[in-house]
Amino acid sequence: MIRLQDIADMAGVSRTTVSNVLHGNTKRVSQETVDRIKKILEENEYQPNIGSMMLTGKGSRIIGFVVGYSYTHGHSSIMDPFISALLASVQHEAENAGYYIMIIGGDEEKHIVEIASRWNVDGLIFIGYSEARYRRLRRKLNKKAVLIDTYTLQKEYDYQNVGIDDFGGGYQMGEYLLEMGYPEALFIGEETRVVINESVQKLSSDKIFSGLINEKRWQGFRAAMEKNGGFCSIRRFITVSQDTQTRKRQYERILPRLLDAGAAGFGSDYNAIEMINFLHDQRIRVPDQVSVIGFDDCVYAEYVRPRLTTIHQNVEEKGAVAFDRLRRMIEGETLSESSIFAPVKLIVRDSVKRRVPEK
Amino acid sequence: MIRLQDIADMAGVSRTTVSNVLHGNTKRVSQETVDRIKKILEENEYQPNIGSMMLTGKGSRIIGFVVGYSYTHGHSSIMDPFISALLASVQHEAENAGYYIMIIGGDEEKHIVEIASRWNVDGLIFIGYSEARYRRLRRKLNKKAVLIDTYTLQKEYDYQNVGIDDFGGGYQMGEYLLEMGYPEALFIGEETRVVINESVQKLSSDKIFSGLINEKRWQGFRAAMEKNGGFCSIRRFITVSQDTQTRKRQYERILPRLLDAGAAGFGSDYNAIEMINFLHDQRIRVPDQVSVIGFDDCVYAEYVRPRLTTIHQNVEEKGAVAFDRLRRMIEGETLSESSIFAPVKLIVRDSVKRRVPEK
DNA sequence: CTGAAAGCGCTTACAG
DNA sequence: CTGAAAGCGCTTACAG
Repeated sequence: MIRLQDIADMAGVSRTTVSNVLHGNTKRVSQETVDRIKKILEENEYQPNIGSMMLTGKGSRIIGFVVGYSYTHGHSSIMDPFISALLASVQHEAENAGYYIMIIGGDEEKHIVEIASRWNVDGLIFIGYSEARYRRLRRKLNKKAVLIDTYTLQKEYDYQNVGIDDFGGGYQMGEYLLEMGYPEALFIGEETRVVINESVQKLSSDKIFSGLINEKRWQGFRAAMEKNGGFCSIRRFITVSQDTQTRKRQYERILPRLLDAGAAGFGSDYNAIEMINFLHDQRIRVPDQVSVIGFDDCVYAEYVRPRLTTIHQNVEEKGAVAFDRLRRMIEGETLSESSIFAPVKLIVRDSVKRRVPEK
Repeated sequence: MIRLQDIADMAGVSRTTVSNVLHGNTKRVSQETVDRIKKILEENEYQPNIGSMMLTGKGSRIIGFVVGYSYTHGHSSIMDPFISALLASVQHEAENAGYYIMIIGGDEEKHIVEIASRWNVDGLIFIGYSEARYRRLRRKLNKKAVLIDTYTLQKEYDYQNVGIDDFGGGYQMGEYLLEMGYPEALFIGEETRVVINESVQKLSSDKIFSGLINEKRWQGFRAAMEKNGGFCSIRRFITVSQDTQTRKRQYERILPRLLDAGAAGFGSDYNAIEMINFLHDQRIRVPDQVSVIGFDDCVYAEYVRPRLTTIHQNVEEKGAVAFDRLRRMIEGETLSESSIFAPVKLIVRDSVKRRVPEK
């Protein structure tokens, strides 16, 4: 490993001078020296020792990737295709920009604060965090941050939100179902509860992550259903449990209504596919008897039969945008908007079928 | 952040003494002092500054998680359910043991060496690495390492292999198909080529990762097929391309043989499910016309219809074992075996049906 | 325009 | 049994 001293020796100057050109304090160094040193730096692909960087408070080039709940749909959240796709994208971008990703299991706030300060991370990416939860953390933690899919109420310039147009997605979903002949379609979303240690209660007053997202999607859905003077009762918004067993029982209970309505939009592809499977097991044909539409367009949407009609969001780009904004904040830029919402679009596949009017 | 000096002040001793009890150089310190210091250390939850640790060469508590190929089945490998499950498990264990996971995109060897030495990682976990590739890396890199699913020919005690009983899994697969009435069943595996920069060729002489694994699985499959004096031609081992389009065309070409044989075992759940979908699109019913059996029992095996009969491996445990062994090596233990192979077992679901003898 | 020196938080050989 | 001091690789206020 080549040190600052080595570079200084080669250039015949002191460490100070090399360090100065390294940090752009170049006004006090002759142009000639600057050029010479820069050349040597490049030739030797000089990389400062990380331990030293951390010790001198110059950052660490570590980005903490914080996952706000350990389990989704009963599996570790890193296995969630949405989160792993995001991680893959962020990791890819970070690597190209000379940053490094450290995964932080984010269930205990104390834990996150500890890791972030111990490692002196340059910034954090939060996924699945409510704003309230983040703000609580924020008090103890002074770091640049990007929240993914968290609706923020207050504008702040040291953190950012990167999300998608959930309302618009819900609207497209509703509009499409309406057009395909399902003015009574249901909207089914899974609740998200963040479990911190023993207590779920503590969070009950928070606007919960996915809860809020499904809320927005439902609002869009509803707006579309009502656009031609129709009425869409709140009773058509069904929240199902996070627990797989309970959820299955809920599906059973919903079934008659679903058959009646003929179609349902879902808050996620996961639940949509789960419903397709459930119906399959009940010998109910999708889309002949029931039409289903998902949300997210995860990898598996094309991988099931019937192929899932769904609202597409570009996860890869989301990860790239999140990282890019974080990097710019770390490097001292002041970003103009505090939130960005990427557009989404309907992808028509095979899980929705035009309703044939009954005779 | 509380420093060594602070602890020393509280205890009324020098940093040296605190450091000595911290590292167990306790013979030269009075028992009384040791106890007092330990108590203070605990009360204050003292954690050494990482920058300092790195600078003094005492390790970093970073484990590099190296993924040997950037893409599997056309997606970033972090999105592969097998790899993300592994990552989730390793991350979980590491966090509990006070280690931290840094993801390293492992396509360029130079890159890995650079990151590993720059961060002074304590150890590395390699997934999807051929032994030859690893050994090449090894020359430039003196780190403890665990290889996952890499068959090693030479015994060495500074790295370990954690794998599963691929042969046994193939055997169970073959045995089951035989018993269900398919003595002519095919075995279909996807080739794995690791692309480093431009050149695929360079690696052609290596025993490629998944190639070797499928080889073992096939050997088990074949052994089962031949157990009662039967004959299983090598022609029944079909290798399909890594490219999705090409693979689809290959499926089309294989189709007549498959219908004839009535069943196929696959090297992975991914390909098995893909085939089920392919058959579905051809209006061929699984398992009525063709039986299919997968390998790995990934999350989606239960999530498709028909539910996939497959060979189960415990990925979570694999991750835990891999981390545990690495940790023990890092902490100076000498492990007795250089490889361990976890058992696998057949999980019967709905994708294989007993063949009805023709009349 | 350039460099000597102090300091970041830790470890360790060595002196007392 | 305990501590002063040098050193790891870097940065930065300051002196020249």
